[in-house]
Order: sequence, then structure tokens, then C-alpha cells
Amino acid sequence: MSVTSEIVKDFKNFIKKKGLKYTSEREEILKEILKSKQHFDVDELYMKLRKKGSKVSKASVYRTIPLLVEAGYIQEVYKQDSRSYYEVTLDKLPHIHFICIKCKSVDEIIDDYLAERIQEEAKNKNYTPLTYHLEIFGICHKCKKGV
Amino acid sequence: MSVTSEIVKDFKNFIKKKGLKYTSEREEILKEILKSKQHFDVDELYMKLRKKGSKVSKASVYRTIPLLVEAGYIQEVYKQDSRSYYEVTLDKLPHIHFICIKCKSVDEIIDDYLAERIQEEAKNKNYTPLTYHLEIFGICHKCKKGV
DNA sequence: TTTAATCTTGAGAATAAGTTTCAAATTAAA
DNA sequence: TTTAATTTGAAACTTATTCTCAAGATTAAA
Ligand SMILES: [Mn+2]
Ligand SMILES: [Mn+2]
Ligand SMILES: [Zn+2]
Ligand SMILES: [Zn+2]
Repeated sequence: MSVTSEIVKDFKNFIKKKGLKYTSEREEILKEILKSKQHFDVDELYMKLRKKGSKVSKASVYRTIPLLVEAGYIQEVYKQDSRSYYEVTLDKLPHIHFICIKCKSVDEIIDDYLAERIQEEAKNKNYTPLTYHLEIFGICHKCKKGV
Repeated sequence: MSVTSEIVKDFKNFIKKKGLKYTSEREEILKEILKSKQHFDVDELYMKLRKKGSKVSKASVYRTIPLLVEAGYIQEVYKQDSRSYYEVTLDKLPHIHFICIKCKSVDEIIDDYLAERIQEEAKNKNYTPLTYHLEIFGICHKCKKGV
């Protein structure tokens, strides 16, 4: 069984356990998201679905995202220009996002040690950490060179 | 000379150097911000000014904030519910903000080592870091105990 | 199956932070 | 002063996200 259909089955279970109804819209949205290999926002996702001929409304996309976050398949990873960006978080720990303030490009940096230390800091302060956002704002290599 | 009037003088200089005009509105806003000991958002700041009898408009508050960020007196430190929060950054390095997803309280955690490592990570990747946001989302001690 | 209760949907209205517009007021240099 | 350039307040605008509600879909029971 493919990873995707495994997740779809899991999601159906999750929905049922919550006493909600499993709909084709919810499944369509999940499947489309699982195809994304990068960060995405609601508009991008919605446009992809429409192009494929899907009839889901933007409202349903907005309504499904919190469910997928709760189920643990995606996470909000940063906000830019008052828009939220998400990414699939299968086996993926939170990580650093470097955001270039000139070209708005976003790059990922993984640092396991840093991730661990962040967890520790929360625990030291008697907090129960769930997730985190670490965004470094600056100038990327290309913009520095004036490309 | 007080720290505040020193900064006010500096700010006047900064404004002049940019070829802009030094106005009472800009000074009022700066002075009010310097009084804040915690994180603030535009609405809070605007309300404080109005209560004091100030006639500044919200538009001017929105227009002055980027100048104060550029001058280095304040920084945007996190976003919550589609609102930006700022704080005075006199001698204050960026630091960790722990945000309780239940009570929405925000706590600060300082970790110089972490701060240094974040800078290094950016440089390793050939980025010029300017600032960063590190927000840990979780449950605070009080909320865990059900207070 | 049918039924019936409950939930979800799409469409569009509503909300609200932040930005823009523009005429009137203010600044600052001469 | 005079004058050119900038800034202001008020209100209109923009835009992501949320809300509303009637119509349609799902589910468990009959
Ligand atoms: Mn990422
Ligand atoms: Mn802080
Ligand atoms: Zn760049
Ligand atoms: Zn709390």
C-alpha cells in the first residue's frame, strides 16, 4: 500500500474518531497537499485543485487545513505578507526558515542540535512545547551579489 | 540627560539624515513606545496615545513604526491572530518567545548560545542575517495545571 | 433501502489589519 | 516671510481569513 493511501486511511479514521463526516472534499484536499514537495499557501493549493477540475471551494480548503494540522500531516511554518504558509510534516522536524527580505525566497536549514536545544529551553521553563517557528530574516547570497 | 531624551535626539538626527521632516507626531509616538516595558501592538499603542489626549491618527502610528524599526529602536517580535507585535530593543538581542496556545500568554527566554548558533547557521549558508523570530508554541505551566 | 438527524458544502457577506489616497496643514530652507 | 516638499488625518481601499445560511451529503438506525 502506498504511503499516500495509508495516510488517507488514517485521516478517515481520524475524522471518524472526532465524530465528523468523511467527505470527498476533505479527501481531495489532503491528497493534493500530500503531492506538494514545498511550502504552500491556501491560494496556491486552491488554484492547483481548480486546475485539476476540482470543484472544492476556498472555504472548504480553509476549513480542512486546521483538521490536517490537528491530525499532524501538515504544519503552519511561517507567515509572510499576512499570509500563512504550510508544509507537509511527515517525519520532518520543525526546522529553520531563512527568508530573504529582498526577493522573498525561503530556504530551509536543518540543525538537529538547534532543534534539540529549543526543546530543552521550553522544558527548562516548565513549558510543554508542541512546535516552533524559527525564521531568520536577512539577505540571500543572490540578492547580495545583485543578481 | 535621560536615556529617553538621548534617543529622541538620535531619532531627530536619523529623520533629518533621511531628508524627512521631524514632526511632533513622530516624537509623540516614539516617546510613548519607549515607555512600554512589554510587547505591544498598534492598537494598544494607539489607544494609550488617545487616552493621554494625543490627536495622532492610527495611520501615523502605522507610518512611524517602520521608521523606528529602521532606526533600530524597536523590532517586530512575533505575529499572533494576524496582528504584529513589537518591542523596544535597546541593548536587547532577539530572543525566544514562548507562546501558550491556550491562554495566549507570551514569555521570553534568553539563550545567548542559541542566539549565536542561529547567526552561525545563517552565515554557513551564505546569508546575511539581520534578525530572527523564534517562537515556541505550546502549553504553559498554568494552563497545564488547569488554572 | 428509506428515514432522519447531523454535518458539510459553496457562495457570498462580513471582519479586521494594514495600506493608500488626497486635500489641508506643517516643516524647513532661503 | 515665501515657497517647495513632506506629513497629516480621515476615509476609502485591499486582502486573507472567518462567518452565515440554505441546499446537499453522510451516517446510523429503522
Ligand atoms: Mn520548511
Ligand atoms: Mn520579547
Ligand atoms: Zn534574495
Ligand atoms: Zn497558558
